[in-house]
Amino acid sequence: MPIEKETEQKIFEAAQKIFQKSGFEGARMQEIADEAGINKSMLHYYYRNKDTLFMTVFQSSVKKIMPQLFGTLASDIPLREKVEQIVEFYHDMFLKNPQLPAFVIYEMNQHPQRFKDFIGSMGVQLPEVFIDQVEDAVDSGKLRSITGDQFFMNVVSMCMMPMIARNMVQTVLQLTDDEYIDFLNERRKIIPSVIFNGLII
Amino acid sequence: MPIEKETEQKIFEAAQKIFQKSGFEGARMQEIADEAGINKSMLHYYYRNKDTLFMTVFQSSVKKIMPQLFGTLASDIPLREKVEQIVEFYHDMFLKNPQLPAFVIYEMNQHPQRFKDFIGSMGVQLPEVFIDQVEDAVDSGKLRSITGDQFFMNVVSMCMMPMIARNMVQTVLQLTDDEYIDFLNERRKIIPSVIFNGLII
DNA sequence: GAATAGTTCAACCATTTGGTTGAACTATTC
DNA sequence: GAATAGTTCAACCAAATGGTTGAACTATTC
Repeated sequence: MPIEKETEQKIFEAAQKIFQKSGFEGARMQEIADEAGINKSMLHYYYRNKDTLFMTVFQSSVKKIMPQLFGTLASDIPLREKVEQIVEFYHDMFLKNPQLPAFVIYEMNQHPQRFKDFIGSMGVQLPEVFIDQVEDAVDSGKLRSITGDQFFMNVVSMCMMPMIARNMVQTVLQLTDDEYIDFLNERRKIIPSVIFNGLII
Repeated sequence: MPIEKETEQKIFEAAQKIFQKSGFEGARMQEIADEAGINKSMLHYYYRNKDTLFMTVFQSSVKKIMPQLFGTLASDIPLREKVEQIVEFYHDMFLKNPQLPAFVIYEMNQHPQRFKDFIGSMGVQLPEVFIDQVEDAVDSGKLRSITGDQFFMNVVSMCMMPMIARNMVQTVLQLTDDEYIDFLNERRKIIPSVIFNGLII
């Protein structure tokens, strides 16, 4: 008898894969069961119903994206390093889990009310340290006038958009899969540079 | 007898609303019929089936996002003006149709193969004029080294990400709906400034 | 090794969903 | 004003889907 992964764990991983691929509405319980290589009623045994299974997967996904981001933002390092760390983190994460950002953002849009409590309860909000850091840099004349919110938005946009809109961008730019990976990796250096220095020499 | 909008048109508009809200899988034919205020079998009379109805809506949506963008990129104006026009265009479009960008990008990710031909057949690709313009600016030392592809990606990212991830961003930044509109409108000036000048003074 | 708790599954069920049908109604044409 | 083509709808249908049940199987406990 081969030592198998726990059934519950197999279900979770299968659900993660199928939900990320098809979204909540598009995912089929049977497909998840097939992917996990078990009977459909197992899904209900371990996770009462589709909603519970989905929420388990979704919450785990959010935890892969958020805490590290806000941890870095709250840390005691210079602004430029924060940006560099965040850019590296998101690009590393994408290589491991390309569908994750699109999944979280789409489902978040579908049921905003449902998740606001959850997100809120995670203590996920822009750290004061970071806001102050941007404010101080602006006040002391080191940065052009900008709010912490907008600064944050710029960094996250430049990182995540190419991951979320991958298929559209890849089609428009006519890149192969490998070329797209290269394209993304180039951005590790481009993003901090554009954010801080802009393009004009 | 009041002069009513054509049934076909009412169906199209209802379908647009429901598909954008719920996605292909989440949308229900009955819901679309209710929204249009007609019987469900009307949907099938005018648009054979769910797929046909969806494709009609989807293609119309793509046409609202793409042609103007690539028209501006291909036009004979300075680079900075192109960026400014694109930023204005997307922010105006968002005010009229907040769900449109997320809809197109999500569905494009769901069925990439299905739409590659369609997108391709629209002649949607990065115009040579634009690529050359960036190249020339780099060669003549006016811009830091960057490709047209990456330049384009930066502009589109900064514009569209806050529209696509609205609910996540709004939750994290704890903004009301009105505040979020203001937040977006501020970006009309911020984006060209960051792209060209960066933040460091 | 019997009793117990935990685990697995085939068969089933109720509901929902996309889609069909045929009759009725309306506007137009001649 | 009869015939025709186009339009609307209530009632139906087959398939798919999330969920349930009860029996059997397995590991653990005493």
